[in-house]
Amino acid sequence: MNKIKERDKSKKKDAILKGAEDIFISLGYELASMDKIAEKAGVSKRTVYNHFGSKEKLFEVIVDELLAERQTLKTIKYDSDKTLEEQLIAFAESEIFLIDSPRRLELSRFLTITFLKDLEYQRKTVSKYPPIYNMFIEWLKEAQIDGKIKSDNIIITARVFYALVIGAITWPALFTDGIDKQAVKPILDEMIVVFLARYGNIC
Amino acid sequence: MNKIKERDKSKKKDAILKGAEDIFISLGYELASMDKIAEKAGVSKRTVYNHFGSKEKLFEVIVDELLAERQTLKTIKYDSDKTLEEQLIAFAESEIFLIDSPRRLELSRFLTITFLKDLEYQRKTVSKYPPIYNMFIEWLKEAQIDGKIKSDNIIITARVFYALVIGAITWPALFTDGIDKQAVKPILDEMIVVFLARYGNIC
DNA sequence: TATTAATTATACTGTATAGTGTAATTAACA
DNA sequence: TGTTAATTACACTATACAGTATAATTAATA
Repeated sequence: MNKIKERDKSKKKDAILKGAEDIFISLGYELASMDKIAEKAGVSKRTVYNHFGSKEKLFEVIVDELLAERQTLKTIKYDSDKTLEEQLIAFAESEIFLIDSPRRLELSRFLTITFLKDLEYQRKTVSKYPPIYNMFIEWLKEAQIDGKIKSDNIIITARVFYALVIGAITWPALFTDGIDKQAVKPILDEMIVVFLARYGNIC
Repeated sequence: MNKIKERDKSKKKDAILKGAEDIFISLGYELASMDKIAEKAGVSKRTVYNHFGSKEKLFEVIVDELLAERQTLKTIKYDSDKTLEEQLIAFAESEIFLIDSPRRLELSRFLTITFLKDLEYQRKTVSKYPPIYNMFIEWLKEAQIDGKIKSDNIIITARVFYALVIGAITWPALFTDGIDKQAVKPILDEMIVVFLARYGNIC
């Protein structure tokens, strides 16, 4: 009997979250103002403060939400019936996905800036989510058992793979107007060749 | 006979540049204020405005200066008497140098943030300086002529090398409290092995 | 339809900031 | 030592912003 009368607050709340997301991503924390956010959300400033206590609090909710959204990665399990190439490409593509559309690229830039500005915040926030390459390390172990990969340090091998993907694709994309799928293809293929030249068990 | 009486302005100007550098790097553009800069430089705010017309102008001068300072890279020429390994390490080290001290690491973060926030500004500013890997491309060409490197696409080969260095060393360093020289050594060595496994002309 | 919680409009406080105006002060030079 | 350009102290304008107070309004429920 605690609930007496309650209007549906979620509509306004969602509008605020959406508006704040837009404003924060496009302007950054400092240049974003609560007035602009309220206007973008089509809501009074007072309502913004009623839902989220402060600018800082709202920002944290947004970042948390964006990270959770990004983190919905599909699991990739080692499959001896598939070629190494196609499985490695699947891992690479889940990284490429993060910079694949203008919106996601913008988001990647925003998160990069946010975390570079406050490393403590980065550690605190990101530690909630399992790093992507934990899954890759598992994959490597199984591929090694299956005799398809040779490596005496799985951790470093995983790091090499992600270095190739991030260094050759993610990082350049952050500083340009998105990636050209067509142009990425040969580079991605070459990454796989480089990786397998060292760790593929061919000889 | 144009010069009548002129006090030495360079002392104050240098102090302002030094103070502004500190403030901009540690607080970022938005949170840096002209009052803080003036105080840090031990100079009146009016003097700051007399030397540099506006906050934006001052910022641009600082960024320009920092980039020029970073850009004093020693030339590395192909030398058939040296091993490929040691020459590749020399290229890698010139990248590692940029994140090698707390100060330079902080600077790298600052420049990364600055450029991610304004890609147009990045293009305009960075185009003044020759990219590091132009030199590496020349090196690759000569190594190939010398029969030590095999590659049918020098551009992609260069990109692979810098992907390895940036992806495995620079990028992780930006998000941690600097690099441990000791810990980087085995990773760097492995990068070279990976690179040569694909492009070294051994077989 | 009456009730009531959510929302709005509006005005406000307090603070920070970029940039300016100006008269007084300082320090180098002749 | 007198001249003069550089510098300072200080007051000021205009603007933007985070956050609050409150009375009026809206809309869902009972």
